[in-house]
Amino acid sequence: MITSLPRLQAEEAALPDPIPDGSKGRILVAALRLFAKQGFHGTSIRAIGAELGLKAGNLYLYFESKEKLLAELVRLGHEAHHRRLRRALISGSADPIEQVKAIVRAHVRVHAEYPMLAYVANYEAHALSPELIEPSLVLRRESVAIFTEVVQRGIDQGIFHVSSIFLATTAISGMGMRVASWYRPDLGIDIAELAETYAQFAIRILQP
Amino acid sequence: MITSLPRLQAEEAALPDPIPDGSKGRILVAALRLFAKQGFHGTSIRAIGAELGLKAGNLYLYFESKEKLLAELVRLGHEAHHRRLRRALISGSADPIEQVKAIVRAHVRVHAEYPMLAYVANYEAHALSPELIEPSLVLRRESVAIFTEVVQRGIDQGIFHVSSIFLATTAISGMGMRVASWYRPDLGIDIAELAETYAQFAIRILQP
DNA sequence: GTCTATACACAGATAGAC
DNA sequence: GTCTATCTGTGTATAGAC
Repeated sequence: MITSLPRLQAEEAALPDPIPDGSKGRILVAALRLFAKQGFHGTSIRAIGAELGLKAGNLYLYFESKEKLLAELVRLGHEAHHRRLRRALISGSADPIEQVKAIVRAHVRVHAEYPMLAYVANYEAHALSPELIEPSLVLRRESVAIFTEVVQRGIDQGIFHVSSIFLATTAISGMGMRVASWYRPDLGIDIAELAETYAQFAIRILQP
Repeated sequence: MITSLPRLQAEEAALPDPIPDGSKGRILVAALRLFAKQGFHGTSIRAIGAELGLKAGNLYLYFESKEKLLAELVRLGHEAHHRRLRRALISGSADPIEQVKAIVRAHVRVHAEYPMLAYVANYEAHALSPELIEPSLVLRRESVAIFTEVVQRGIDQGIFHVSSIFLATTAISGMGMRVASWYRPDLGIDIAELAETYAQFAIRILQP
């Protein structure tokens, strides 16, 4: 019997390479796990230190504030997401169907491989001041634009048919984002197959 | 230029009828808005009171703790969701296609009409103790079962074709849940049309 | 019903010893 | 590098006056 409603199922805090060396990297990983499971405001500096056997004060040798620590995680998350989308776009074909599939695969993969990072980047960024969130917003706007433009090309070529490009892209990106909440390795679901299935769903939505 | 990454776009805190009379109802609405925008741990009792021109201590005349206040909101959210799904199921036809459409419409509608309530029910419930979350978990398990069974019937009848019923239902429910994050009335999107569009997307996913 | 006052715990952050 | 100690603010919650 489940007796709680966790924000996400993942248990392991994963960061994309290269993880900063030494204590800084270890602090990032510990903070990521706690921020993802309990939220930024629900996590104390003391709790992060305790995960590493450190007292609270030590963390200030590596991060000047708790908020800067969160900002770095949010930035890493948005960078990883944007990098994957970019790579999917440039390595693919000119066919809108293949482009959408490549982008959705990348979108889903990053949410399954780094669920905690995706979760924190998406749902804890609200705790950041405008200056600290701005670099991530730039990446986010571009990621949204990538999705939209690829779908638009398919529409222009008469390959896709949707009543609203906005509703289609929110649906497609939304189902991928949700993966961060439910994915866990022990479900026995291969990430490549998951990504392929969701890419197929996206095409079905766009090309009835 | 956007300078923050809000958890959701909605500005108004809406609760389904009947909203409790008097101060209790007003406290619920104020807490809902703040919990949705800033999170449970990011919201103080003082801040909730300030929204209503009340001092912190007054709230304890209506709720015995901040956690019980959250618990009531989470329960109201799960009840509204479950009630809508149930109603959609019993009022529909026996055709799996019509059943899925009815359930997805209801699912999407409740996320668009009560985005803050849906958001808090889904993403802040982790802050509740096992005893306080349990009533909502019962409803949640049943809502998941409704989705799954309706899709399964369509598969059994040879109407739907998906490689994994789990991946299909997570995709369909996930795109609906995401609506709570982006929907706002001034987008000019009619909720009925939104629900209809997403219901169509669900069918496209299930019936290629 | 609403206030002031307050108890008590814990938060983020800093200073300086070892 | 890690510690103890501490500053200062804020948190939840309660008691009792008006």
